[in-house]
Amino acid sequence: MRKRATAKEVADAAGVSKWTVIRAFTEGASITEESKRRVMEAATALNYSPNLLARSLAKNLTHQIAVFVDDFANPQKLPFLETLTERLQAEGLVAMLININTNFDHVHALLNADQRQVDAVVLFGTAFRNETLNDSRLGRGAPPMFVLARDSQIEGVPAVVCDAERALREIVDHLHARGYRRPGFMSGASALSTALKRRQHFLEVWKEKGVDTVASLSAERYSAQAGVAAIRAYMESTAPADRIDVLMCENDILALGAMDTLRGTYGLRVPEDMAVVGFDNYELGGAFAYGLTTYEQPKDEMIDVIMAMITGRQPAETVTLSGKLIVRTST
Amino acid sequence: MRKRATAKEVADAAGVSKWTVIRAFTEGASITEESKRRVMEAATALNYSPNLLARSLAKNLTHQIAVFVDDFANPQKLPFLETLTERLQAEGLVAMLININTNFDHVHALLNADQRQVDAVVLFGTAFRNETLNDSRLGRGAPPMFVLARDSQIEGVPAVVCDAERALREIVDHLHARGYRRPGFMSGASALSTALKRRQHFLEVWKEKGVDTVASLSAERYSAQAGVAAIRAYMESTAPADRIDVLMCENDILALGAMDTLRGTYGLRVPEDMAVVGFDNYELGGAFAYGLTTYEQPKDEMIDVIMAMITGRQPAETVTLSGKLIVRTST
DNA sequence: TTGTATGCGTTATCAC
DNA sequence: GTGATAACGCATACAA
Repeated sequence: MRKRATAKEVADAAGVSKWTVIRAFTEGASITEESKRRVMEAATALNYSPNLLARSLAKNLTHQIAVFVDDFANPQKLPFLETLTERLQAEGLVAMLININTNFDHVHALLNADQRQVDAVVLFGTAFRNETLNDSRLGRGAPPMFVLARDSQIEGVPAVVCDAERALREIVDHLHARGYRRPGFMSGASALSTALKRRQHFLEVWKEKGVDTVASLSAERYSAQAGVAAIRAYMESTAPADRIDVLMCENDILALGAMDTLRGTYGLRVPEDMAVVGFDNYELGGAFAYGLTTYEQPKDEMIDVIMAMITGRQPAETVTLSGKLIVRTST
Repeated sequence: MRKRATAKEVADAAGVSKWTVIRAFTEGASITEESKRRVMEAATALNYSPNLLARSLAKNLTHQIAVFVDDFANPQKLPFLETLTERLQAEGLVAMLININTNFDHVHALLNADQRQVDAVVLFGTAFRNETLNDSRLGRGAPPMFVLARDSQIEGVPAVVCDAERALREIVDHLHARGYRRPGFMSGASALSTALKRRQHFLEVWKEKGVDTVASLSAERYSAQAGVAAIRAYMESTAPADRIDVLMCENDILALGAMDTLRGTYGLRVPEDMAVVGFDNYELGGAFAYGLTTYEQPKDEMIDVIMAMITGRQPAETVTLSGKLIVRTST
């Protein structure tokens, strides 16, 4: 590996001690202008810059935040990641992107993140059960954790979420006002689905309106293909007369797959034959081809809040924010 | 910050020296079964696990790879990131996701990555000019770099790319065979666009076929909205009789935005009135609503190669791989 | 303001 | 096989 200049070398070149070099690179340290100038000169000549690794070890602060993601099929992850990384970097932090999958589960990821001494862990759209924390390999050695964009379900771990109850109430109110009475709900991967509580609130609000029956569709993942498969299974097993008149999907990418299949494979019109609703407000849902009615999560505010918790400006307590209903032509 | 157990503490508890503890956690170190057992026992009791930060400092190896990304609008980034992180983690590496933007340019990012002692930098879909490396703050202190999914343009920095010449030849051959003769090309953000060379080869191959005129459309970014704006500008400034009969877009997300606008805003049929081609094979392009003809990059192979270079199994030399033409209904 | 000693938790190298 | 010493590069506390 290449050799980098060290504070000691700069010190020798500048004719001072290495501690003076450190001071020159420390904000607000007591050092004379003259010393600083000479140090900086030598530093530039030797192309020196402080070793953040050594600093992290000494200060017990890495300024690294692990971000766990287990679902890369949902394009909505991208704008969240963009804003999150940007905000982290603005605070001098950096994101370690951890892919949670069958070869690298939460226990491995947490153990690894902890060994790397990350300052915090953001569970972005993913989480695990309380028991996972009791895994023998983990002990109590977990860094501060925060759940983003889903419920926590982990004791003592706060979450920053969009208010699902309010969101689903707005959606169902809208659907009911439009005259739909035979709703169906398509959920995605089961683990996440229950945590989002979208289905639960969907059922509740319909019930309040006197509609007790909600058809249940389930996709295996959160991808367009999974949405296609789920709507196919439903259509093949349901007689036309028994079909729902509005389908709510747990997120936009499922909804786009479903809507596409309804029109392309079954020749249905949306919304005349069946209305479709999504969740997330993914850019393409707004395209002419879809005109998907959806619900937008308050991304920027959510990330504001989680940043405030990470940096300690705000207490680590679950925060629920309100989003916005986006009505388009699919309903 | 919480206190973690150290090797010294485990050593005291186990009645050995701290070096024996280290050995117990070192693969293939010479240590007796008995010692190892006692150490492991104490380690479990104290919930000890090695501090990777200290290890990195001592070994001058962080097992961290910085991944630079400057375009989060293209959903195609997601599957690449998924595979890349998965492959990195399989090798014991981890990705530092760096968002390159106006507040955090390449120089800042490189400096930061270098200070954090990353083992390598992957420029994913982004790069900079040779001169950037000569920035005074940088010097020659840059870690090994690799460019993924675009040309390098940086001296000594290898790239792993999809063969643009071959790709565009296949595409134009296909379009020509279908009878199109008035092509247009929509490019995205200029910096990246020239590096991809898609436009260049598009023009060349048409020229070979005797078509010298290719209309030029340019989007400001790689997003559906930018595609919408670009096709609008073209349509508003071009008389119907002068219009192209086929539009090639630099990537799928631009193509989807453009196709959507052609149909929704201008009532054109695709491909009858104007055919559309994209690049990337983004999942939704294959939806019934679009049926976008496109070109698939060999994602897995590209990442295989870049992993081999990062780990040193393969020399750091530019590699060009072939992708696959996907013909659908939009042409 | 500046220099000294010590510590952060590990690894490498050498005696024993 | 095990323990000891030095080193990784910087930070903190204290002395000068």
